[in-house]
Amino acid sequence: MSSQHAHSHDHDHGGESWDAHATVALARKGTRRSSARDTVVAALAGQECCASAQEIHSRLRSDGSTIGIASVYRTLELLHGMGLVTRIDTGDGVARFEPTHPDGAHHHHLVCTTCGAVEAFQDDALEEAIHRVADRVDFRVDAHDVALRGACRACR
Amino acid sequence: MSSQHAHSHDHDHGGESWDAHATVALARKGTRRSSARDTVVAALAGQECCASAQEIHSRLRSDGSTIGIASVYRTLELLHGMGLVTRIDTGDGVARFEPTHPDGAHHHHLVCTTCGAVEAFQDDALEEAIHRVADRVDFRVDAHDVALRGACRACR
DNA sequence: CGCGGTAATGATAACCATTATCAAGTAAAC
DNA sequence: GTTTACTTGATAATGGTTATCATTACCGCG
Repeated sequence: MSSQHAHSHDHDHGGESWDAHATVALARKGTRRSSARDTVVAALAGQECCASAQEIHSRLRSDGSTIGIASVYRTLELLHGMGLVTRIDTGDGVARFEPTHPDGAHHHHLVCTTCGAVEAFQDDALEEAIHRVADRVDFRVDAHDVALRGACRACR
Repeated sequence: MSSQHAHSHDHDHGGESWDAHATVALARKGTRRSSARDTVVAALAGQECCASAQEIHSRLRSDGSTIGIASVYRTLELLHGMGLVTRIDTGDGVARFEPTHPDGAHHHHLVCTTCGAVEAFQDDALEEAIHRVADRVDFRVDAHDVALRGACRACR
């Protein structure tokens, strides 16, 4: 489905890995250590782009974990509340999640309305334009997301 | 809930009204005339910003209509498939809809993550940036949407 | 004008992602 | 080791959306 090349154990985007960043943040928050949470954090760290809770759950189960779906949702909600994961709605009624990189780097998504594939893109001019809008409106903007919908190369 | 000021019967944004535009498009498509569809089209034409299917349904029922919820969903899906309405996902698991204006003018949304309020904004530089991205990627982009999330004036 | 074919309707059941519940398990403090 | 209360996983409940289906109503045709 998604074009994961290698399931790298961590992506070092220059600075510290998200995995370490998240672990530290959780410890600082005072949460108790638990294998379910560790498992979800590891799964997120090893994913190239966004994934749904159910996708994460079934991937973990097929890797031998006995984690329950509720724990996946709980962990994602916790991490999302801490700003460690970004939630993406592609419009198909399923929420998708991906790690928020500590250096602020992020991307947006191209969604194929035919096959449902999701690809990522990154664009500085777009970010710039969004920040200008955020400054201008009477609203405290904490996050933003952009989705471009259409047909991917294969479906076109 | 949302801050609708005036429920104008139609918005003439310079050119023809969306109402007329939609009616013509439906006739051209060869759909049979029906009161349920007319009712939903009228409801959409008279709304300032986006509304959920359930909101539209209960508004119509309280106005005396006997329309069923299924017909609201069906009509919205039909109009969406024809490009006459835009679907917006604010991230709360509820799809919202608003008319797509024939002149191409459109806006994006500010979503308050505290109270759920949705406001609209419009920005030419942002549109420009998005079009440039659309030209650059290996993807046929048909539509786009942007959501800025945070806290509205009241919740801040 | 009435008839027939069939699109459209509205009530309701089914679906499915997500959330809440709760008894059992377990990490950390003492 | 014991206690405390945070976590867990199974499962029930929730709620938006979609599918089903018998009935209704639009519209071309005779």
